Amino acid sequence: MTAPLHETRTPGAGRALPDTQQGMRRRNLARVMHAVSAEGSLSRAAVASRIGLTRAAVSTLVDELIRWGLLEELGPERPGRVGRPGSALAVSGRGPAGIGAEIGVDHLAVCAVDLRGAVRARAVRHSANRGRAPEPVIEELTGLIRRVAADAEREDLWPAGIAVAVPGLVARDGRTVVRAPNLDWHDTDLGVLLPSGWPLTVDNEANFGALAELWLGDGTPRDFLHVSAEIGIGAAVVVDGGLLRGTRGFAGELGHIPVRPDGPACPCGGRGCLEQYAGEEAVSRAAGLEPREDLVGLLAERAEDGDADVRAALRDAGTALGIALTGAVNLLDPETVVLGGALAGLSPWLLPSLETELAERTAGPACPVAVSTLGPQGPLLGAAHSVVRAVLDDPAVVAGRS
Amino acid sequence: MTAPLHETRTPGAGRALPDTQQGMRRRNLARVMHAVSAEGSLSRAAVASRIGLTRAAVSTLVDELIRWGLLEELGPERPGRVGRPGSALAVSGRGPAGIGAEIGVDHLAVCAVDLRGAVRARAVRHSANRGRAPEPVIEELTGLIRRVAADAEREDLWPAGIAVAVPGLVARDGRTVVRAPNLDWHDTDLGVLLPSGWPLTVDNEANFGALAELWLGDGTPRDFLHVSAEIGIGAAVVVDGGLLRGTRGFAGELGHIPVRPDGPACPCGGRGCLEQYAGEEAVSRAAGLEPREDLVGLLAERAEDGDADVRAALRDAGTALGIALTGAVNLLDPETVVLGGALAGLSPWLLPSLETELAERTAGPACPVAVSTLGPQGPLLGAAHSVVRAVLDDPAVVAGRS
DNA sequence: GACTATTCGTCATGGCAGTTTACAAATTAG
DNA sequence: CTAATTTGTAAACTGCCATGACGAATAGTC
Repeated sequence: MTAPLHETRTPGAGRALPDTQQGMRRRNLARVMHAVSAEGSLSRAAVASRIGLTRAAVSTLVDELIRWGLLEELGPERPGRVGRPGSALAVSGRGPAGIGAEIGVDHLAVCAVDLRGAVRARAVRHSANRGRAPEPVIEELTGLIRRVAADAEREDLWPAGIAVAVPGLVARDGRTVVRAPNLDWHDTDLGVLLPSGWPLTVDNEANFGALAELWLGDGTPRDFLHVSAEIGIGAAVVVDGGLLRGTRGFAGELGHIPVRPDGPACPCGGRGCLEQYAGEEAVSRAAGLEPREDLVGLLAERAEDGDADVRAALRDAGTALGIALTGAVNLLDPETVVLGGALAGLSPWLLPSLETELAERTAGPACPVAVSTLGPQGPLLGAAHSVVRAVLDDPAVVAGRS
Repeated sequence: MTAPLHETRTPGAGRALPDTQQGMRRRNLARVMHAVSAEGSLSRAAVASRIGLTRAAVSTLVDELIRWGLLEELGPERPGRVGRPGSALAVSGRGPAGIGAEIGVDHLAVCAVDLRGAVRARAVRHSANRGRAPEPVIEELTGLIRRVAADAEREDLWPAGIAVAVPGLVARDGRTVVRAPNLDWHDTDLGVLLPSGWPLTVDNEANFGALAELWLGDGTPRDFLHVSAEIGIGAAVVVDGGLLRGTRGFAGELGHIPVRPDGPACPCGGRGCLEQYAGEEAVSRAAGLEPREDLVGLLAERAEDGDADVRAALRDAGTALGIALTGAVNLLDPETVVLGGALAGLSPWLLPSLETELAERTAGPACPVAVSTLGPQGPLLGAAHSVVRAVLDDPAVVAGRS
């Protein structure tokens, strides 16, 4: 019961799953869930026309989903048009829930999201995790998880899985933290430390932030680049509505794109990496500040107050980001670039130089840059929603449960 | 009958195709074709175990495919093991064929590939196309296509579609050449110029070259970056066995990744783009040569002879490529980087500095760099094979024909 | 050489999934 | 009040794959 929740897209040709009638049924159950979930409330007939099946077929699918407690009947729709009004269906607000957890440098957070996408329980705790060993951190996090799970259960929800966002690189097994520089964790298998019994996924906070943007953002396209600098500068690449993870799961390492090939040496071995210009440490040094806990908040405050050094530091960081993003945009041709995480709060001072750089270096119309509306809570929401999406993607797996 | 041949991967959730029994049948027919095609020759029982269906189901699928002329029975297999020997099945060498065409700066080429992947007819013609208007070029190409099609028909093959590789950017409609600097074509819709009646796809030669590498390369992974400098420096990104095209179809524009942000101005509007260091013009100037027709051949020859200037020029180009690829590798985490097209022939002098640069700028083990074995004929083969793949991907579309 | 074990291809049967067709129920338009 | 329209459901139908059994063809064994 500890399988990876979110599988990558099915291979187009190679060794594919057998295509049997049961698989067909499962996919159609998922289509019904997605259709209802996307619209909030839909009649059987509307679902049928939306997913291309007949009303009769949808009826049997819906019956099953109602029996499983995943859909519920809201009663007759308000009849706006001629004809018998349909019976509104909605995703159930009880039953399976997604537990999202976040390990930050100075905090831990957990929340529970129901199938409708609503946050139903949450817990946040300040916690100085920089350089702390994994075991006590996970122990503390487990306490929060159990509390949130208990709160959720009081609302007729049961956890369908846990997804944990961490500030570091995660292997493709979805459990092992390969490298988290700000925590000083290396090759740590969180699967053995976290409570078992629930399906578990661990992923980079940038990835979860991007998924949140994809699923919850207003008008976010299916192809975009999500940049989020928490400590290092991470990015997530979303292609056709799915995350691009890379062979080892390390895709999106924007922070080590060369910006000035002869620039200052970087711990990664290179010279002039983006992180040397736009990383937290570089920016704080350029701004004449000591690195401290809520540096981003301080930077925003000082910039707001008109501190010239801080503004110059952010402007230069924006320029460096623009150079690196020019390369990324040339390579990927995304529909937009989204600034998320801590960068969202600093965007007023980063954006001008960033956009200038991007526009000047692009032949045609430049790729638009948007600012995330979710900001710093993206990763936590994305994590919780990833569990919910897994249920919507294959409702049959939770059929047995209440 | 002029639909895009190669559709992008099916959306994971959004607006998906209905999942009906006919669709299931079609997918299973495709699975059988792919299984047989991948192994060259396979018995019904082997196919069944490979794709996860029962022998009985495979039998009916195979019967149908044989009736359509897409598979043929080779007779009993050589019995190596105990038990009744199976009856070997193979993809038919007659029936549908893929027509690939290539528009180069100084040549035109067309070939026909049967379902087995064998080249069955071809035609090449030297042709100075630089700056020539589209109409006469396409007219000339159409002549070659008709000749190859006639040759193919004499071998019991009929064209199932045409795929054209062009040295430029192609819109996502798969017909319009947005920009081909070396031909000086802009926004040219080849769909109206090429012979109608056959399904048509137009794509960048770098993309087709990458697909050829993917389908025909020996041990090529499903995630890689294919770099091919013909005139500009293009790249194709292959993710999970599929091309990453980008929103507008412009993905892979490696040539305009900033290498030195304050470097020489580039026509694209930027400064210090890769093309300013590793492009054909830049390299020829650095090597002290005049740009001429077969510049690549000349460069290789001189380098072979030990010309110091040429070798230095290529070494510097390799360094610039290494810097740009460091960014790309950080962003995409591919399994390998493949040097294709003209770069393959120059690799002995490019690779050392390229790999050094890549290794020094990478923290862990550097991404391996391979050299394409297909070299300059990749795009043409990839184009023809893309048509063949389309037939294997959905055999039902050619059911009616002989 | 006969016998057994094994594997292959096929056939008949059955279960399952969505479609087709028909119909009652519920609403709007006239 | 009647006609038109739309919804949801039930019954019959078609299509697809699974199951189980069988003959056919091979290798190994006595």
